[in-house]
Amino acid sequence: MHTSINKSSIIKGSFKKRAGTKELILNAAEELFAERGFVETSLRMITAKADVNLASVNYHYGSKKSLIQAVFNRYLSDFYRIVGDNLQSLENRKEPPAIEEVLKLIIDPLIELDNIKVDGTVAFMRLLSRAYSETQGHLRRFLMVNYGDIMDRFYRLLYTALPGHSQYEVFWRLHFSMGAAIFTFAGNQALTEISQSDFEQSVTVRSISTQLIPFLAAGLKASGFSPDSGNKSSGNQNNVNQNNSTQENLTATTLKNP
Amino acid sequence: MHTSINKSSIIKGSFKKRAGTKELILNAAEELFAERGFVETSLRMITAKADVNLASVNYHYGSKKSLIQAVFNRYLSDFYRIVGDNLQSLENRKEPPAIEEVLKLIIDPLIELDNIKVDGTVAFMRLLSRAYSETQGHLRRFLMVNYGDIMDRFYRLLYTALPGHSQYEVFWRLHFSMGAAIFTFAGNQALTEISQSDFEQSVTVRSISTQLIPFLAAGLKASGFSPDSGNKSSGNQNNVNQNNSTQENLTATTLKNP
DNA sequence: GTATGTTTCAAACAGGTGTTTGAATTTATG
DNA sequence: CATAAATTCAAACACCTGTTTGAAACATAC
Repeated sequence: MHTSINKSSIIKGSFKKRAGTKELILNAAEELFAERGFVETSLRMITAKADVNLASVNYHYGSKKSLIQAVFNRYLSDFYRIVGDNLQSLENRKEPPAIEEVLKLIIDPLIELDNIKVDGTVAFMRLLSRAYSETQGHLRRFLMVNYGDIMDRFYRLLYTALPGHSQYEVFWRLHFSMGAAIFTFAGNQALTEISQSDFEQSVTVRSISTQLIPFLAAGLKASGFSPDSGNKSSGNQNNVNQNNSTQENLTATTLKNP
Repeated sequence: MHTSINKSSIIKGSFKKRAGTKELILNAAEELFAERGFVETSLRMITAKADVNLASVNYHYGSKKSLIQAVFNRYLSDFYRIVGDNLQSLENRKEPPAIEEVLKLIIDPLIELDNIKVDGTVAFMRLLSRAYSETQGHLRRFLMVNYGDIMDRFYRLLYTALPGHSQYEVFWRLHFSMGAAIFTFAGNQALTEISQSDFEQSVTVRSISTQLIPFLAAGLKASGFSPDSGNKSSGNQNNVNQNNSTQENLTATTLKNP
C-alpha cells in the first residue's frame, strides 16, 4: 500500500521530504483526538491515518502524552495570540468595556478558527472539553501553567465590565459561561443536526454565537438574587462580598494554581 | 485478604448473602465511573474495590457496557421520578410558570441527590458529562430512548415560560443552560477548591445553585439581540421565528431522536 | 565514493483490557 | 440428607495498548 512515490514532493521549487512526518502525525492526532478523545485514540490509529510508521510517534514526540500536549500547543498558540491582542486593546481603554465587547473578544477568534481549519471551532472546543473531563487533570494543569495568564487577564477585564458584582459572583459566572460555550460547541454535532432538521435553518458556528452572546451577556449582568422576576429587591443570603484582599493576589491565585 | 466471615450478614432478621454482590459491583462502579470515566475504569478496578471476583461482573451484568447502563439507570430512575412529579404540578397550572420555577423544578432534585449520597450531585453530573463526551454516543442514545420524554416535557414547559421567544431560541438556550450546569457541577472539584481558597467561603451544591439560577434565568429571559445593553431595540438578524410546524411534532423530533 | 548522522521500518516487548471457561463452592429445594 | 440450581473463583483466552529495539534506508557532508 505505501508506495515510495509519495516520499518526495516539490515544495517551493526544491525537493523535500513528503510534508514532514512530524506534521502528518500532528494533523492526524488532532483530528482523532477531537473526534474520539485521548484515551480512546490509539497511536496505531494515528499512524495509520497519517500513513507513517508506528514507532515514528515515539521518535518525534517521545511519548503519547507529549503528543497530546503538542496538539494542544499548536491550537492554543494560534488562538491565544489573537485573544492576547484583543485583550490589550480593551485593557488600554479608560472606561470599562461592555460585556458584549468582552465576550466578542474571545468568541470572535473562536469563530475565526473555523475559517482556518475545517470545523476548527468544534475541534478546539472538543479538545478543551476533553482536557477538562478526561484523566485526573494533567492536561488542565498544562493549560493553566502555559496559558493561565491570558485567562487571568480575561477574568479581570470581565470584572471591570461588571460593576456592582463581587469577584465571587464574577468567578462563578465566568465558569458558567465557559460551560455553556464549551458544552454547546463541543456537543457532538448532535445538537446541530437536531436543530437543522427541526428548524430548517443551517447551523453554523457564527449562528450559534449569535444566540450565545446575548444569553451569556444577560446572565453575566443579572442581579445577584432574583426570586421572582429579576428585581434586586429583598434580602439576599449568599451575597458575601469580600474585596479585602488585593486584586493582584486574588486573580493570581484564582487562575494560576490549578 | 478476603475472609469468609463477611459472606453472610443479618438483614431484616434473616440470614442473607453479604449485601449482594450485584449491588457491591454497582456501588463501586458508580464511584469509579464518576471519578475516572468509563474507558479509564477497568473491570479489575471495580471488582477490586467491591472485593468481588472479576468474573462476577460478566455473570451478573453480561458486559461492561451493560454495567454502565445499569449505573445510569439507578441514578436516573431516582432522579427523574422526582422531576416527573414536579413537572406535572407545573404542567397542570393554567398560567405559564416563571422561569425560576422551571429551573428549580430540576435543580432542587439535583441538590437533593447530595443528601441521598455523598457527593451525589457531582457524581451524577460527572456521569452525565461523560455520557455526552465519551465514545461516539451510545450512552447518549440510551439516555434519550429511556428518558427523552422527561426532557421533552421540560423543554415544552420552558417554552411556555418564555413568551415572545421562538422555539429555536429556547432550544439553544436550554442547551446553553445544560452546559453551564453540567460543566460547573462536574468540574473536577478544581473550581470548588479555587473558590474556597480565594473567597474563604464554603462551596456547596446549594451555594453554587444560588449563583447559577439567577444567571440562567437572566440568560433564558434575555431579548434576542442585544448589541449594547440588553434593550430590545433595533433590528435583529437571526430571529427567524417559525412556529409553523405543530408543537407536537416539533418537540418530539427535537429530543426523542438522538 | 565513503563516511556520518538522521529517519524509517518490521518486529517484538511487557503489560493491561474485556470476556470465557470449567471446576469448586455455596445456597436453595425436594 | 441428597439433589439441583445458583454463585464464586482462579486461570486462561484473545486482543489491544504504549514503548523499545536493531537493522535497513535515507540524507547530507567530506
